[in-house]
Amino acid sequence: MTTLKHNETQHISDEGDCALPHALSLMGEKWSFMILRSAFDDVRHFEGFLNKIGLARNILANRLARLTQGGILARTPCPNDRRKVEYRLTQKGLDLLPAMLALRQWGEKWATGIPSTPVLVDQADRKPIKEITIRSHDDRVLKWQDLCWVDVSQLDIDGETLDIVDEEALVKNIG
Amino acid sequence: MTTLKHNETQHISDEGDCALPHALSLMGEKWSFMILRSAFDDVRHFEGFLNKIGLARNILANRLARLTQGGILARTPCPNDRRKVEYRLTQKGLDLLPAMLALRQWGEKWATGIPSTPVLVDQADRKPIKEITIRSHDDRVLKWQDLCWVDVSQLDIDGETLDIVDEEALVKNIG
DNA sequence: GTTTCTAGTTGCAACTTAAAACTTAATCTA
DNA sequence: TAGATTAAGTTTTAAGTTGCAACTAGAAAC
Repeated sequence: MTTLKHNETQHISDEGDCALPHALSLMGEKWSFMILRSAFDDVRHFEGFLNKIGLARNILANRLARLTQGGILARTPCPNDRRKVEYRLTQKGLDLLPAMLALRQWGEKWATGIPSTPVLVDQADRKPIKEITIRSHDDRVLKWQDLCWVDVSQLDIDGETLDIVDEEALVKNIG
Repeated sequence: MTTLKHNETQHISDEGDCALPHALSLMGEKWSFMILRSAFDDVRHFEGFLNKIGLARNILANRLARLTQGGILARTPCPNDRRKVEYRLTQKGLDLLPAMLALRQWGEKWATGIPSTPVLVDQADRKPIKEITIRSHDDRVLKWQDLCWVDVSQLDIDGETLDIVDEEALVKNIG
């Protein structure tokens, strides 16, 4: 079932305490996001992905196996036609939607300039979703210049400002 | 300056009207997001990236060149020490922050389980940012089950519901 | 003026990808 | 029910990419 053995090239690995490398070990591979997008577009079968994305069969087989192993897709043989196999997004996979949309919106803004079609709309009122943004605890939209990195151990718990001796030092050498 | 010529392998390309392939042609490469993260962490020099990320020199040189060409980083020789070169995030690069954070948060939730350190906080009140979410036009948090795809041409403009003959057909075969 | 430092480049072996042909099992079709 | 077809892979092989280690070139330090 697994066509190629997994990557013997250098891994993006768990250096420091950042979850990004971990996320990228699955989603940072070429085609992973494209497969994900198709899955969100209700593509479920091998040939469907193949036609939609246009990658080599062996690579697709390998990626589907990895995404399945990684818990992003669930693989089930179809009960009514035993030749077919269904790949469906798990909750873990569904939870990648904000990341995928943020990336797509970025592409729209900076690369194509053209609004992508189709767009995601709120089922309730059929109005398009907003741009994905970073929000403060009280829901203000924050930009990079409004933010700074702080070590977890130095976090201001539930609103009380801690007496930190060298607060400046905390914003350096982030992980 | 460009160590390897760009990708002769199959490109993730502009199939349909979706900006995701375009975004991935730059950011879908191995290490791109790791380099971006380091840049957000104020790493600016070649050796800095090398130490922080732990990838091969030639690959780093190639990626920095591609990210520079792609307008995500700006490359400037240092005026005070002409041996050094500074790589800084452009606005285009800074705009990838939501995507990067969404990915990192997903990794935290599903892969490591451990909150990453350091965290981004609002400079104003030093409270951590919220989870990145999808928002409706009126700022409600939306999940996948609240959403559907609609073709751009069929969009309900400024609140009036259009008389669409076959509305069902629109949610199929999304791009 | 020699050493060191920074940002690369080069060469090569190991690995991955892409394309096309092949396989295996299940289902139509006549 | 034999033969064609479909779905989901696997195999083969060439071409492209990566990783490592050693090398280079220009600027600064000593």
